[in-house]
Amino acid sequence: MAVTIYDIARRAEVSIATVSRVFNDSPRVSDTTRRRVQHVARAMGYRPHAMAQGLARRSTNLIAAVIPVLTNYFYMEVLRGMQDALAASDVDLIVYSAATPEDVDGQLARALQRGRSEGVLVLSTPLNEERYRRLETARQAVVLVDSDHPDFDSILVDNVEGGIRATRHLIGQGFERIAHITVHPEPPPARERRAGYEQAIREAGRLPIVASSDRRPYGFCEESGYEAMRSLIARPDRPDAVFVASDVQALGALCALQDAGLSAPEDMAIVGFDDVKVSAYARLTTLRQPMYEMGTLAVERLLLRLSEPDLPPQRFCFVPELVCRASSGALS
Amino acid sequence: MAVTIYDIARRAEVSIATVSRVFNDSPRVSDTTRRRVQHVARAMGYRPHAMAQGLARRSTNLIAAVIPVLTNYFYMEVLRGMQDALAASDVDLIVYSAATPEDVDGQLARALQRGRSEGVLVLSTPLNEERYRRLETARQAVVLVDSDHPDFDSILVDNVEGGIRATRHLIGQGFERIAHITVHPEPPPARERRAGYEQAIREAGRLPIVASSDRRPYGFCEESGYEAMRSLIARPDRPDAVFVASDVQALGALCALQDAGLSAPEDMAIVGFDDVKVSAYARLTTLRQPMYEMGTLAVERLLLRLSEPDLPPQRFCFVPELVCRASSGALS
DNA sequence: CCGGCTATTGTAAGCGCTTACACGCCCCTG
DNA sequence: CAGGGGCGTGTAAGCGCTTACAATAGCCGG
Repeated sequence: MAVTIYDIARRAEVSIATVSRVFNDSPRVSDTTRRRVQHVARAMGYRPHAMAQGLARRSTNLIAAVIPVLTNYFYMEVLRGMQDALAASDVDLIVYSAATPEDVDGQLARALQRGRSEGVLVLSTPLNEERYRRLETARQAVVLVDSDHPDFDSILVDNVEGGIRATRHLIGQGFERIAHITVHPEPPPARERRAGYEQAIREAGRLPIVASSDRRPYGFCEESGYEAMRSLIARPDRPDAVFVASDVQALGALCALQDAGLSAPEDMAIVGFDDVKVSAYARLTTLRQPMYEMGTLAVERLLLRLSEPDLPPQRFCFVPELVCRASSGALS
Repeated sequence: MAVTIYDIARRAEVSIATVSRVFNDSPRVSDTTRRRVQHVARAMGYRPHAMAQGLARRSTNLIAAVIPVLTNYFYMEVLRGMQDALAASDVDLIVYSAATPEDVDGQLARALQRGRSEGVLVLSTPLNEERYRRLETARQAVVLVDSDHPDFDSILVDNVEGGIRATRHLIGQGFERIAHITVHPEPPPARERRAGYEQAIREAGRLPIVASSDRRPYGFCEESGYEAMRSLIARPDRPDAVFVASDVQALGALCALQDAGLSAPEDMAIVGFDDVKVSAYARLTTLRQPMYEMGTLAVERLLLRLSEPDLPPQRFCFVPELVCRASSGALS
């Protein structure tokens, strides 16, 4: 059996209350006693029992993150931000990751059902009625990342604006037929990016050209970009530039170009979205989402909400920034 | 306040013991009572209090994973395997990720100190004396991934064999001056891969050429591969092939080649190590580590060890497999 | 020298749950 | 018809910790 405060109390010849006070930094302990207890505790290798503390304090010091498709670089980076924001606090993070977007409900249920955590970070999960109710009744603090809802704190990126900027950049570079590659099951962020694209294209008096590839369950992947690009290449009126809904797709698209004996930006310029790490090495022009910052902000907000539950829900919106690289012809 | 078994007991007119039995699937409850309790519980939205359960059962149903450099694709994939292996059980996973390799000790301490988890998965963390003692005294089940120690379960890849295979492949492709790119703070896996390279090179009666780039704190990154490749390119006796210690470095190396107006495999063939997702799209020949499987196995082993603590420590070793792509000239 | 104040410590009542044990009750056997 | 054995249920004692409250001791001024 592990060492408990009873063991320490006995050895240090004090009561368990005093031992507890020492570990809770209560001022109501004399210095000599404090030192004695600390000494004994160290000698015995005492480690507070998190469950017992949680029960007595009525707080678990645990939060959860529900993440779809863990291997997407975007989530990793967000997760890294979360972890770093948590480093200073003594709150730990349970990660629930869905194998597929459909599984997200299972993981959400799991995270909430357990009743382990006091708060939950929900990533890229648009709230339908059922999810909303689930979150509402769970009585946990909630922060939404990459999706939003008026009743919860939300942290997002202005995808429409991103789409506009990407498209305007290509227009400004002098490209004529600018296409867009989206994903087939089209989640809100993709829809918004497309909306931005279409708006900018129309403003320029042109017609949108949209391609995608049905890639269930999860479209933000290399394969999907590869296939969509192939379909664009095959068109009689082949575009000379394309704005792709995400960097990983753009990487697949670049690969498709190469396989077709074409290259970017000469034969087709490419702009992605996300700015994942490898994009710099693929020379991919893209719109940077502050993934890491979104993660830290999400955690900070959640921690704040834990201490002040009555905070009105707030919406934090980052604006994605254009990162110019060779793939759009911006740099020779 | 949340609903407790007392509330349910009162409403269902039974004792708390019976309520508890219902939720623990004890056979010693009559069907009618069981149904009544379940009905009441559902109506009241009861959710067992994980901390209280943990305390009473003396088990937390939590395990921890200590991960250095979360954003490395390798860990992502391992983590995904872990999550999937956990999906069926009702054990949850706390993730502690280090911002830098040095920080790993802090996270390890944190994971063990908390005393929340009953077991810990330690990734890519060679055990020195201090870490060993820490793990030993923590009385937690331990599984090491990508490092090993005779006293703990270990899951690894035969890096030496991987290095040999990579090198022999390049030799078999007919390349003459085959170099190796390693990382500067050289962790055991990198050392082993280099050892495999050197062994295969010597067997072929040639001299090793090793390059690296000091990239603290963490060498497995694009930058490090980029810089090392530049140094190779600059050599008077420029190699015609290179085995790179990891895929991400290899991607950086490919980029350096390109920037120098060279290309793979014509000017220099490249073989990586890992087989991360984008490698397929970079046409990178590599040695595949079964990352996902390593993750699932690690969790399975940890869960097994939780139920049978006296299992002798075991060492699981995968053999990396060559995946041929264009970068080594294997496919035109 | 006493009442009262402060500083320190102890006592004990939870936190919400599990579970050993006890208790009735019913049915069966001898 | 007594005694034994199941079965279903209740009682109560923890699990290891926090914390309100009580208690004690030492100190002060009056």
